[in-house]
Amino acid sequence: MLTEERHRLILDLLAEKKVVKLQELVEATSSSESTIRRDLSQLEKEKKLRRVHGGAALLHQKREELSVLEKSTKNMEEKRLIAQYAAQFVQDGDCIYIDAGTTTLEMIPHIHAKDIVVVTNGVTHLEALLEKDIPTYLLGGLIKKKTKALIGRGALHSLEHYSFDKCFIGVNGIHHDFGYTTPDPEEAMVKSLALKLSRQAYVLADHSKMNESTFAKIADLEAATIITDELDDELLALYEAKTAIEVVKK
Amino acid sequence: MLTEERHRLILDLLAEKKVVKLQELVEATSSSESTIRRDLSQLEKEKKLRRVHGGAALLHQKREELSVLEKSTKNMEEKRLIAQYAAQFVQDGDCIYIDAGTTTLEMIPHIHAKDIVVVTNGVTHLEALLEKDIPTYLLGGLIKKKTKALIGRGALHSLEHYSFDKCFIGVNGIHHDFGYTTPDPEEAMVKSLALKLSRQAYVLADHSKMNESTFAKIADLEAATIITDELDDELLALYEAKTAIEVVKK
DNA sequence: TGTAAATGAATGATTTTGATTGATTTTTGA
DNA sequence: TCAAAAATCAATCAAAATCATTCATTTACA
Repeated sequence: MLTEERHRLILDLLAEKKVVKLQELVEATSSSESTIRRDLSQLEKEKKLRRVHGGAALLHQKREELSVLEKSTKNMEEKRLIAQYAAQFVQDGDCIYIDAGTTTLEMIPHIHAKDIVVVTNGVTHLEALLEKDIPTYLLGGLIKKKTKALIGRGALHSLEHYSFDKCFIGVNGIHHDFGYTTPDPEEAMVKSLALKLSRQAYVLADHSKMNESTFAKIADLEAATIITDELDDELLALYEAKTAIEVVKK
Repeated sequence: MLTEERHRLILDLLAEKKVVKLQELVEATSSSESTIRRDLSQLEKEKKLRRVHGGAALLHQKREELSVLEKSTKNMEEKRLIAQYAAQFVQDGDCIYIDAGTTTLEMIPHIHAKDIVVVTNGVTHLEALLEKDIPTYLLGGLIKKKTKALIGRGALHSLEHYSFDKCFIGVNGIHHDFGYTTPDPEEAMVKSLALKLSRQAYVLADHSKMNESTFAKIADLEAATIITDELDDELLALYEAKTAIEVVKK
């Protein structure tokens, strides 16, 4: 039996069973233990499978790639400062939209306004919001597994029934020419619509997002006030020509 | 049996039952007590489960000691049985609605159908659904703090955009004259609309709900198939005259 | 035919396993 | 409530299974 044949057979068996014993493979291929071991070593090096004691297993997806938990350790302090600053803009009686994301999530504990109503597409925000006894509306729609954000047609439909005093949006890129951007077009549409439905809009982004642009455009710079944590004077002037910008001092 | 296989099996069993006894695992895997203990130690270190005296439990489960293992499983046993039975009705390719509530939540780990899509108004269901990689849509609307269910105008609006092969509804009362009832009128409206939008409807309720009625009516008995855990023959005949009823055997 | 690659058997090292021990925790029953 | 009994536990150890490595032999192919 050819090496390539064996490799194919091994991977097929693995795909079917998720775990295979070395002895099973010896039988299935009528080759020696040594050969199978060599095969497994090679296939492991090629990242086609994962060796385990006694055989091999599928290399199942490394759970949460950049899940909320992992992300939350990144630039956390800056994000907290930005969030705290943004929370000031919420005033008594406001009806606001809070976008899904780690920065906007940080806002919630810092909101002290009374009698507000919050609408959000971030399932992760719920716990913090209910903890503070804030009446909360969730958008409908498809749940994005990685970020637990609500997106898609359903989210847009739900949004259409509301309008807001203020909205707070997280973005992945702020760029003088390309405006506000985020990687997922579905999310971009939700953010974009929320902006349109708000009397006043705020975009939250730490300095790593400045002068960056990603795939899907949300809106032009003019559409919102930027809140960020750090910006040299040259860039500040550039952006100030287009829209209001708040730089949080450390 | 390979270590990998055992670990998978242990976690699967745990996901279904929430608590497992060490002896059950010994039987299920046909390995020795020592081996299972080692497995549990390792899985605990990996934060995949929590060891309790006599076995293991899910992580996010409330802190309750071994007594949980005996008693809590007893209290929840009926609901779990009903849920497990109901989960059988979900078939490959189905698009289903799962109502908020503890009994319906129990269904999720027992669903084995492929390529299904789930719509729900229960925020608590999300974790279990995403864990199983089931594409999930959430209704919009107001969050009810106590139960984390989505209700109100927004929820009804969201629902209108869907239709289902099957729906699984929890109720607080089933009564020959008053039909299906639940205490909160807002929730009743959501349940009622979900029923109307389904080709086939199932109502899940343990025996304590039989012959009871509460404030808000959801629908007449005819509107759904009842799944319950215990019913004397006299009552069974009474209900069978009106609708299909499945009694789960212990 | 000659050469390089692949194979299989043998070696000793490493890992996993199940049984046993005595310690600890929980349950039982007075 | 308490103490004895039962169940469960962690730790240890030897046997079994699996491992990486080496080396002689076979196979593939120019």
